Amino acid sequence: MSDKRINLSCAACGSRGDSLFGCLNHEQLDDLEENKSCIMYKRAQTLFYEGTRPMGIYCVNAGKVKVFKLSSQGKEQIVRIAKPGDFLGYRAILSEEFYSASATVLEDAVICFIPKEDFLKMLTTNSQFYQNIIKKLCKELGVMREKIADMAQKSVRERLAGSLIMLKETYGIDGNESTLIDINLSRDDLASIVGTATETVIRLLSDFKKDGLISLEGKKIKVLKPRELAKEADFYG
Amino acid sequence: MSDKRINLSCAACGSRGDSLFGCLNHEQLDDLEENKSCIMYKRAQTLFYEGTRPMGIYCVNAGKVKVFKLSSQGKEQIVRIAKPGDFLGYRAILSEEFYSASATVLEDAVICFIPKEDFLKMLTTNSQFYQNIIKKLCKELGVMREKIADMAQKSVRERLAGSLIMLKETYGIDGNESTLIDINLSRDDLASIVGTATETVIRLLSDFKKDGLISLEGKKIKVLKPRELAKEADFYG
DNA sequence: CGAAACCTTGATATACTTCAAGTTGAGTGG
DNA sequence: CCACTCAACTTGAAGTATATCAAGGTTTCG
Repeated sequence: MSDKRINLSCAACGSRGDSLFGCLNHEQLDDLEENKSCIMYKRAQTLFYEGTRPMGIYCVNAGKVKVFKLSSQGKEQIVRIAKPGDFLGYRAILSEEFYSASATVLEDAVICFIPKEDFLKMLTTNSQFYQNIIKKLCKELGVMREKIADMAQKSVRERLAGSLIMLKETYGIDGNESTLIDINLSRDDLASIVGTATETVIRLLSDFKKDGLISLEGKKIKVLKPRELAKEADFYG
Repeated sequence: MSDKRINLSCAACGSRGDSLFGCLNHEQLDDLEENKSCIMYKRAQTLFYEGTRPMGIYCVNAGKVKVFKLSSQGKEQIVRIAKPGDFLGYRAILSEEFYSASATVLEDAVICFIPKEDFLKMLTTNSQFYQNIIKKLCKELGVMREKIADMAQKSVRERLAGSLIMLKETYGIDGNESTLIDINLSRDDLASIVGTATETVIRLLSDFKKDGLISLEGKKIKVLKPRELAKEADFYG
């Protein structure tokens, strides 16, 4: 593990700007450095497991991480995908609970770990930080509600279309007349974002392709007609 | 509306103890009184509508309120049921968004309204209050994740069993060898908690009844065998 | 008392899951 | 660098849980 350790200063971190740490001053950033450790992770490595005790927060500098819960039959349900600038594990710290989900690296990543105590100290010394976190939590809660309603009321087809739109917004790389969804997701992963069986995802993707809404480049997906895809997702009604 | 106005002091409020306001001192409670208004609501009255701008927070003193989102086809999805001591609308205030859901009274209620400004002032003057809110938000987020995973991975039968257990925990009145779920929920409401069709709820309830897990007293439900019901909900795996 | 809202049961339709088998692709070691 | 292997992907066929539609019964409330 020690060879995977690298040095990264928060002050110079390109991901800090739009992160929760955006409001910290020099002194506070220095405090963070003290006990921080930055580590490189390969795809498929797991940061933490559901049900274990959180020791600190993870700060994604590079790469992508899936956050998921396991059902009793061992099926994954992805609840979130973290990208550079995102934090992992602060929910469990702040609610003083065990992790409610597991986190596994999707694409090779650089992730910093900040011990619980340092993170909590930051809270008491910076009220702007408090506000940032509360706002973030409230927004996330709104998104979760949306998701619950979608799960209950939309068909798998609509949810898949919606997930593709969402992935496009976040990971899309615009090209000629199309947008590549640039994230290393297996069909299994996609199925567990949508909440369905892998085979169903594959069948629906080939439907969308047949209708000219998307194209498939290897396992990656290109969105050709975002507006029509959004219509499939029932974004209008 | 003016005849429905009543006087209630926060200091003497029986619901305050376990609420977010539990940590406020006398002075702060007095501040709250100033612009507070307490109103009686009848069943089916709506407190606020999804998509509108929040003007303050609602504090439930008595009664029950359902919080729900509407699909494009006008179908309800209940995301939460608020009971005495619960707050409504603070999520939208804190995230500075419009309401993400609507709130309608299920059982005749007494609800106090506190203007946004007073609520926010409370935040800046009491850091314990901050902590309470953050903790509450984080716990709620954990519950929401659980719900999303359930929606994706469990059958309607399992979800209904789970919802009955949950309702029993919160609204149960213990009797001889059984627990009455004491809340005025229509079959429609129950269906929109579970996320299914009304007819399906009715059929599954009669299944559970046939199996001796529950009994039906009018539209109210008595739980006879909570452990077996929990097994139906796949709480063990 | 009458109308409206709610509840219940039955019959039918279908979206989705599951199981099975074959194909492709990525990574590894000889 | 090729071949081997295992995992991921894909297609097909069959089964099922649940939605939808329809119609009759019951409660509630003005």
